[in-house]
Parts: sequence; structure tokens; C-alpha cells
Amino acid sequence: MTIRSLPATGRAVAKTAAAKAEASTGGHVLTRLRSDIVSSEFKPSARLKFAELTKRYDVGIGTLREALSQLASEGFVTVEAGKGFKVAPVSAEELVEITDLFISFEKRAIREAIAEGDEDWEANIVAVHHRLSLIEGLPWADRMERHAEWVQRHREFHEALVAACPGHWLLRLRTMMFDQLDRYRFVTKNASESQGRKKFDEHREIMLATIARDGDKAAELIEKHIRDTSDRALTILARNG
Amino acid sequence: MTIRSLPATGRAVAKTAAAKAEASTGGHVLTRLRSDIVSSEFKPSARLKFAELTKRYDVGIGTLREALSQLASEGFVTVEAGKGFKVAPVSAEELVEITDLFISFEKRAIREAIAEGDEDWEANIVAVHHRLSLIEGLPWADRMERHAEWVQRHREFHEALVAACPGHWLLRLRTMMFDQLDRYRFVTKNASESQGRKKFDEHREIMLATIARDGDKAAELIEKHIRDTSDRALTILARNG
DNA sequence: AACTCAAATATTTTCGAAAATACGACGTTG
DNA sequence: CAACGTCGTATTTTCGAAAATATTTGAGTT
Repeated sequence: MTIRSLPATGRAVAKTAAAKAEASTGGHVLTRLRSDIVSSEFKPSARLKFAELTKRYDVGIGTLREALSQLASEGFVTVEAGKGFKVAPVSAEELVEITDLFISFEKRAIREAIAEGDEDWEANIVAVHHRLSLIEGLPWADRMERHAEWVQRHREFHEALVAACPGHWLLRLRTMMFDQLDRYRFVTKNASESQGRKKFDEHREIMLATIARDGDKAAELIEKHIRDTSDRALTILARNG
Repeated sequence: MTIRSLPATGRAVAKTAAAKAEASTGGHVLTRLRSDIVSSEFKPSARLKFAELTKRYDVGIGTLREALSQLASEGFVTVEAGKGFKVAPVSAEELVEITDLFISFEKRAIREAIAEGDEDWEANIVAVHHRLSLIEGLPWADRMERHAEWVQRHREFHEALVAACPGHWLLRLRTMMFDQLDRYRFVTKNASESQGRKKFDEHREIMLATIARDGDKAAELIEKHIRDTSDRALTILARNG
């Protein structure tokens, strides 16, 4: 076998769970399907018919079914025996609950990460935050252009913060809630420039508090940060009915 | 539409999620597979080959694959693309973490249930507790004979306690952790008669505190109750290596 | 019109054959 | 003999035809 590639930068980070899933076509369709639900390509409560989906993603029925049942256990779709799959509905109540759960997990996880994290953990946070800030610091038009990339880097940033937390299940549940929040965050994507600037500052402050190993401050900043976004999603949701 | 059936007893409880899953053969094999993992029929870290499983459960490969991927997102099995499925390993660390998470969910859920629960909720708790006590009050030999039934009724009892909690995600995560704990509880099934008597008493006390709407007391009793079982599992786990 | 029932249609669910991939055995080479 | 590549076997992964199930349509009845 030939050498696959020289690690260009020093980014010796293990492949993420998401990247691993992408290896197989089944994992790929799972990712695409979830992304299409998050981006409301498939509207809440819409039926997901195999006939349509096989054409759209060009995969077999079996593969699709596997992806859909996984999304069902993740909570993105509902399934009723004999009646097929539907996109899970969204509601203000659910957003409130998911937000509360996510915040409680994230706060606990970051405290533990701060207590346990080593120098690599710290360095990775700085690196990933930098990547995020490269997009967030852009002129507003460019920033919006690269929204999809921003979502990815934002996720990586929050993941890096808690990566040193030793509780695997805590991280797992945290990620589950983060994924659910994505659905609601999506409605806030057309934010104002001032909102964008605010996020930029918040991320830097969170990063600094974490590096300074100030668990209380980091937890408090994160709570504000998350709740603020959720509150905006909530008002948008209320406006649309 | 004709009357479907006269509710023979007063048990007007909605069909449980588990019962719904059993409707399809896919749901059935999922349940059996999970149960076989919980009961250590398949040992932790053991490979799960399709050839073997199709014979054992007499279902097609596709159906099995679907069940296995769901168990993967529930955390009972692990999956590596191209290498198939394995039973998830168990460890003392994991037991400690799962116990902590479950207790935090259960305590929060029961407080909310006590705040929100109506008379039907109360009545159901009394009924389900009675069904549980019918087995727990049996002479020890008979009690052990019906262990599988006990597991089911024990689950129903704890589910009934928190059923009035309005947070769907909280209940969902709670159930996830409860299911995981089942794997570890299994090693404690050969308990002594005195242990059995203790559980019998604890369940009655929890039931009474809940009916009396004493959230603090109920939460405290539950924490002790759960932690006690986990601690015993922990010592057994340590003894076996 | 309102209701029932059966046939026709639409959709899901199951299954295992076929393709793709991983793994081990074995000979070859440096 | 260790490292490498090749072939054969074991296993997983994908796919869509066929069976099972749900839904709609429409003719017949009250």
C-alpha cells in the first residue's frame, strides 16, 4: 500500500464519529438524510416515502430503512409499524426542553473537561477556535456565504471544549441534544450582523475562560450563549406559528 | 366503528413503546436481541455474525441489520464500518456513570411527575406496584422462578412513577439509561432472600412517598434504592474481574 | 346522502442473492 | 526470515423483487 497522505498540518486529531460514519454508503445516506431534515428540506411531520427517497439518494430500500430507523432512535423521525416514517414534529416546548438538557450536559461536561484536560486538549481548542474565528471574522456577506462551513466549525469548537470530559455517556447524550438543537438553530441562520459579531465575541470569551481553567465562568458563559440562541429561535418559531 | 373490546380489568393504560415495537417482526427481533445481550447470552465484546444470527432468530439479513443498527444507537452494540457488529463492552466505570445519569434523570422526572400527576397517574402507580408486590411477596423459591416477570413488572413500576413527567426527552433519556442498567442489574439476579425483602420494602416506601406527593422524600429513596443495586453489581463485577 | 364492503392501488416490510470488502494463508522475494 | 503481495475464504454490505399490509376507490345498499 502506498502512503496515503502526509499530515500536512499538525492536525493529528482522531477521525470524528461523523467522518467514520461517512465511510460506508449507508453512513453517507444517514448523514445526508439527517442534514436534509435539519435544514427543513423535509418539513416537520412530512411523510418519508421510500419511492421518493430511493430516487433522491440513489440507494436501495434496505439501506434507506436502516438509516431511517437510526434517525428514529436519534429522534429525528418517528416510525409507526406498518405506516412508515415521518419527520419528527417540532415545537416550542420541545425546544425549551432540549435547550435545558443540553445546557445541563454541556456545563457538566466542560467542568469535567477543565478538570481533566491536558495540553493537547488545550491546544486543540485554540486551533479549532481559530478556524471558527476565520469565518466569523469575515465581512458579513462572505460570512453568510460560508454558513454551511460555519455550522461545521461551530460544532467542532463546542466539541473540542468538552473533548477531555471522561464521561462517554455524558458526551454521547450531549451530542444527541446538540444535534437536536441544530434543527431549531437552523431557523436563526439569517441573523443580523450585530448578532454575528456578538457570537464572535462570546466564542472568544468561552475559549479564554476554558483555557484559563475557570470552570464556573466557562459554564456560565456557555449557558448564556446557548440560551440566547434558543431564545431567538423561540421568538422566530412563535412568529411563524 | 364497533367497540374494540371491553377493558376487562381497569387497566386502561396505553400500549407501551416496547409493546408497539413488538408488532412487526423487525421490532420483535430487536427486542429479543436486546434481551439476549442484557442477559449476557451474547458476552460483552463478542462478535455478532449475521450467519449465526439469521439461524438463531430465523429472520433475513436486512431485518437483522436494521435491529443491530438500532441497538448501536442505543449503545448495546458497537459497529465498525466493514467489520460488522460487536456486543458493547461493560466496565465498572461505565456502570458508575450510567448510574449517576440515571439517578439524576429519575430524580428530576419524579419531582416533575409529582408536581403534574393527576388521579389516573396515582391510581396506576398503586395498581402497578400491587402487581410487583404480588411477585416480591412470594416465597423465595417462587419469587426466583418468576424472575423474568419480576424484571418486567419492576420496569413498569419505575415507569409508572415518572409517567406524569411532561418532559418527553427527559423520559426518553431516562429510559435509555434504565435499559443500560439492565445489563448490569442482570449480574445481581441471584440475590439473597434478605436483599429481596429489602427491595420489597423500598418499593413500598417509594410508592407511598410518591402518592403522598413528597418529592424530596421520593427522590431520596429512589437514589438510595438505585445506588444500592448498582453498588452490589459493582462488587460482583470487581470480584469476577 | 350515508354507509358498507370488496377490489384495486399504493406503500411498507421482509428476505436472500449478488457485489464489495476484510481477513488469513501461503508462496515469493530481497 | 521478515516483508510483501497474491490468492482464496469468510463476512459484511447493498440492492430490489416478492410478500404483507395499509389506503383509496367505487359500486351496491339502505
